[in-house]
Amino acid sequence: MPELPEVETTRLGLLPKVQGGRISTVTVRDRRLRWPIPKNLATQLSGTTVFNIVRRGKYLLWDCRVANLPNARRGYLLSHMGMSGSLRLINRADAGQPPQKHDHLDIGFDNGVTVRYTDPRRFGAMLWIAGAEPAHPLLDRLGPEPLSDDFGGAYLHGAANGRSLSIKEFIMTSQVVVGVGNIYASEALFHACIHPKRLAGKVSRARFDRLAVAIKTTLLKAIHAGGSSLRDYVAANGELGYFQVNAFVYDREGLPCRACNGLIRAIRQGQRSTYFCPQCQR
DNA sequence: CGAGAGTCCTGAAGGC
DNA sequence: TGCCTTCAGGACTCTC
Repeated sequence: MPELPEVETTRLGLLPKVQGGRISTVTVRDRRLRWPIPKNLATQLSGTTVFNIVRRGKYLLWDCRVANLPNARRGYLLSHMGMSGSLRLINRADAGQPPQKHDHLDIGFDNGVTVRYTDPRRFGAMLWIAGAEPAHPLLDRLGPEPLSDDFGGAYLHGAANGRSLSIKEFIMTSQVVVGVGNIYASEALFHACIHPKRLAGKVSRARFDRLAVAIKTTLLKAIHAGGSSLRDYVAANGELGYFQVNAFVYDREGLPCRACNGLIRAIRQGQRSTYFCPQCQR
């Protein structure tokens, strides 16, 4: 279940192995993802060199060019891992093994590296953006990156003006800020001591300052935890990240709060589970 | 425009 | 043991 830290960890794990690499083979086994994998994806990718992979929210943009010339063929692979997707490196030996049920896409490089996309629930995406600019409707209305300097209490306070949805749903809206999923939303609100049902438009500037810091800190901690297990990620299964991070509230209904010993509660907000400490969060 | 519900999908977990 | 139902998740898309 990749959230922003898992996507960033994936990017950091892939980049050293594929940057500068030339794509030689693209194997599509099942086009059915969130949107179908375009029929021309293999043709477009084949023969290109991956110059870079950048992250925007939970999307990865693979900068693919045939040559470093102004008018050379160029485009971007736009990938998203949905909730059950993983991109992982497999070696030559494993690439020869029969693919598993949900191994939908392989990208093979000249240097022997293969990147395999696996996604049991098929909520992910693999799309092609032609041209020199990574422009796509899916990216048009995204809010700021939570780890950028653009993102802080002042921004959140302004964006929340007049909004009547809950603070938890507010920070999970990608037009407000990208990359804050269900788990980290609960965790960040706990660290900022804000009750998840409080209305976004009624949260004070001072509390938004604390919330912005909590979001940044929570995400950075998870990225660092993921980074520490990059070796495992490269080696095998691609599962890492917040599983190794001790949650303070998420999935801890009925367990004692790590701060006050009170009991963690679970509620539903917008068809999503929310966990919080009624004593610590007001 | 905003808010809220519906939707895609599979596998795990729980009930009987 | 083996159905059946429910739930989980990201985030787009539809309805009001």
